Amino acid sequence: MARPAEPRRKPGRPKEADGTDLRDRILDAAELEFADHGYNGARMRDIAARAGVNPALIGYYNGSKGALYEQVIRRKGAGIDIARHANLDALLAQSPTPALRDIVRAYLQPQWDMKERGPGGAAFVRLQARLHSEPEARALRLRREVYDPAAKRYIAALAVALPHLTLEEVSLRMAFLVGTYLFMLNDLGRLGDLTDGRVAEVEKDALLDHLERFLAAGLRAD
Amino acid sequence: MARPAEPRRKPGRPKEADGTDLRDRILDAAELEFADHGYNGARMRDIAARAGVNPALIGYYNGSKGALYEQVIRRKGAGIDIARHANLDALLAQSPTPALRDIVRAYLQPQWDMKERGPGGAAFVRLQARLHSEPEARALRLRREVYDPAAKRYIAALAVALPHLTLEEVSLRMAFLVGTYLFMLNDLGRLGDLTDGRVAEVEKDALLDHLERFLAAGLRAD
DNA sequence: ATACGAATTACTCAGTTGTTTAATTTTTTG
DNA sequence: CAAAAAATTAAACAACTGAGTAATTCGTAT
Repeated sequence: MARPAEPRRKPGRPKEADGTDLRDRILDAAELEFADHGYNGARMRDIAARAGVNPALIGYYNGSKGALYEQVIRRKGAGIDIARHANLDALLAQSPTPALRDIVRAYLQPQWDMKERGPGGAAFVRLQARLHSEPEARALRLRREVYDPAAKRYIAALAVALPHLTLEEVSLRMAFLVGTYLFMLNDLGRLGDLTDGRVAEVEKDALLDHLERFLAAGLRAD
Repeated sequence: MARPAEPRRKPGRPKEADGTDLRDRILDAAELEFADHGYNGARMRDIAARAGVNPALIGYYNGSKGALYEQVIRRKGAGIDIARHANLDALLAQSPTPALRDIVRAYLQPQWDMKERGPGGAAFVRLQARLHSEPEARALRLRREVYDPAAKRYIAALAVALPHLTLEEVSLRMAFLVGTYLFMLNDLGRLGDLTDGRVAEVEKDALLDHLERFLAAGLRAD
């Protein structure tokens, strides 16, 4: 009965001998479950089962389902946001007018790295794609909070590299860019269907290269 | 008790005096509900309430929730597929080697028209965006069934217009195209967030024009 | 050891889900 | 008009949902 009203999130020391905090293990499991079934399709019991944990422990460590979802999104979303800011900073440090292609790469690279970083990273990419097609209020708020700040800086950088476009046009094309890479990252495994497996042959590094060429040319159009 | 085991879908004549078949009214309501909340988030009771009918009538006319979902997707998906085929046929009738921009327009136009055709059309566009980010087996199968046939024809047409690209590259860029327009159609209303409302000022016709220029340039890249 | 608080468990709870049933009304048919 | 079929309704079903509770175990500092 002595459970704290707001169960403490980070107790004095890690509770697990192997160093994996139970709270993080639950977040990992939730990430997979949310990615596979979406917010509404995910079951708290299944998340607990994936984490190998008693269902009540989710509430104990991570709060309600909604709170759990937000933690999952913010955890890796923040990493992507930081990397994007850092990449752009590095670019602007070299030159006040970076090349278009470099700006595009700076924005895409963090997502790409995450996708390569094991099944958890791939799951988060799928989760993001879902997040961007859900009109619910929570998804909308999270998107704005996590992704908009970096996006605005990149729009400004693109506007410098594309002086023939108005700011409205640059903003619009930035949205095109986001749609393209999200769709591709999410759909990569299934792209083969449309092409009878031909795309699968292309190597992953070459794939990012293709995407960058496509986007750079599109951004530069007219 | 004399209800048919397989309730007949289209009885002799329309049951409603005003001509609106009850089965279609349920499909309309389901379309809105699925678009707003996704498959898992949609509630059969809410669909019934939207249609103004008894919940049991959904099962009577349209079967289970899964069957209802497939009917919603197929109903308008088939229309888009037909329009895309017809547009491409018309183009190829004029010239065996249509201009790139015309191919792009032929593919996008049906979606655009649907979006403009009232709230039901806009809802279906949102529904499609969701369909393309759901990894569940049903969504995957529906996507292939409804959208792949036309896409394959357009890939072939694009390959002719882009002789400097391999077929694998054309297939990949076609996937980029799909991602871009789906994301934009779905996100249009919310695009303003990213741009402080600047995009909203752009008129809708001009928007399709921008998208076509972006995509045509991207497809032509290198 | 013992006492104390945190960690974990099994269990319960009220509400909701999709679906079905049996009864009733409406429509069509003979 | 009467009988049969179809359409519609209210109610109930069993399964599942997220969340909460009280009890128990565990680790540690006294």
